[in-house]
Amino acid sequence: MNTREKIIDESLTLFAQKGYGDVYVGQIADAVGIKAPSLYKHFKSKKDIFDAIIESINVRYGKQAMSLGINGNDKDLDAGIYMDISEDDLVRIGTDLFLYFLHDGYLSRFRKMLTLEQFKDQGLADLYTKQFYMDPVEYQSGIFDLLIRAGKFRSADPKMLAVEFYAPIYMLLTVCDRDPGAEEEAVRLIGKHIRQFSGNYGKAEK
Amino acid sequence: MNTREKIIDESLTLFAQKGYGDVYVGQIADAVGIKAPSLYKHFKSKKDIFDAIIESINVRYGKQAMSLGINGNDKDLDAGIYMDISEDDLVRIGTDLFLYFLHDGYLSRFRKMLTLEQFKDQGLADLYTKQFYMDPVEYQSGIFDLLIRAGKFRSADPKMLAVEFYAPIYMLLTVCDRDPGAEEEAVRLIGKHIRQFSGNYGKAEK
DNA sequence: TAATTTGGCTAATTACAATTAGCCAAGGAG
DNA sequence: CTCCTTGGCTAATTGTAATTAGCCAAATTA
Repeated sequence: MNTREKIIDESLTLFAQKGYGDVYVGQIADAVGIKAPSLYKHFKSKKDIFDAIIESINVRYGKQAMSLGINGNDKDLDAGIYMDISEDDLVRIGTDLFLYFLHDGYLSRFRKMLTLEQFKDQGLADLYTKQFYMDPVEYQSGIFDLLIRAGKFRSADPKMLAVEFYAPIYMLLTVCDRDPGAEEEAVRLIGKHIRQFSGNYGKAEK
Repeated sequence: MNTREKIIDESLTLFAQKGYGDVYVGQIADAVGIKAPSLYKHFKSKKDIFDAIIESINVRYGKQAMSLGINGNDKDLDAGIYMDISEDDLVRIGTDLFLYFLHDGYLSRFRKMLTLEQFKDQGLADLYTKQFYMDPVEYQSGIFDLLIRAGKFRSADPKMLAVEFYAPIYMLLTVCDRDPGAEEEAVRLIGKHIRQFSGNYGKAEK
């Protein structure tokens, strides 16, 4: 990790904790291990560092669903995976996804930072909504739509199903962001939720 | 509304938009219609204004569930209301509650402000979690518990039910906070969600 | 190897925001 | 009617944070 990357990384950590306005360039410099003026050899202003962080999300974007064994971007491709999945597998996938979102160093800091900056300008608000509402709900809507068509799921509005499935996971994520101690209980609730969801909407042979 | 109250009111508006750190006492003074130094006749510091806002939540607290015809604090008292309620009534109550949370001038500003400050100190994090997670979920758990015991609801973990019921409402609330244009779709989804929920867990005669 | 770029530093500079000092007018209380 | 409190004002003051200036050494390149 070169200095520029280190600056981005440490800034993200600080912005996630205190918010952009309450972080001083001196603190960033301290964290990186250089003096404040040296920052300006890499970025032309504090705002410029912030913008670089925002830009970096696009780089990582798409890698998110990764190691969990799903594609995350191509519903048609992923649908096959869910077509004949067991309830236990579903719980495992949901829980892993939750824990990944919660603990991934980059993603969790990014989420917190965006949380703190979301009302500062509409672009950031839109980014937050896209990342943590639109994209997940759209993705899952597609999956549920296919499962319904395939007769694996009871008939229902796929988007509503996606909201019902995802909202508890999202809400508990924000709870754990504020209080890491709530994680155990959150995992328990998510497990129960997914089993219940699967029982409510999945058809018999599951 | 006297000057002190006006200061609190305008500060809340500004803090909700920009966050504490990005609001200057001069801006508060402008909004109130006085000069910055005059603020110090009413509060001993900027932080003091913030603290006064936080304190004011306790004053309003308890009035929240108000006009909606439910008590909001005493589950046993409210449970009777839900005991023989129709699905349509449930949708109406849920939607009204959502719209009240979304549009109430004080509550929505307070929620946004707390959103922006939640990671600054653990006390604020706890307050947020209490207000927007613990209290609603606990209240609804109590209701569902009673409905299950009364045989009106299928047997299930009441807390999980509460999370499943409340999480979509909470999530859509945060979406609408960022994008008021999403309200119509949110109301639609919440209506469908509540009907579905009622169908999933409510017993026949409903 | 000489020239140039890179990235660090210290020491200003600039800007501005929070707060204090001290003055003053209005209005209620004795 | 005078005193005193209240709440406003203008003009400092203080503190601090972002940024710029200008120096320098190491590394890179021609």
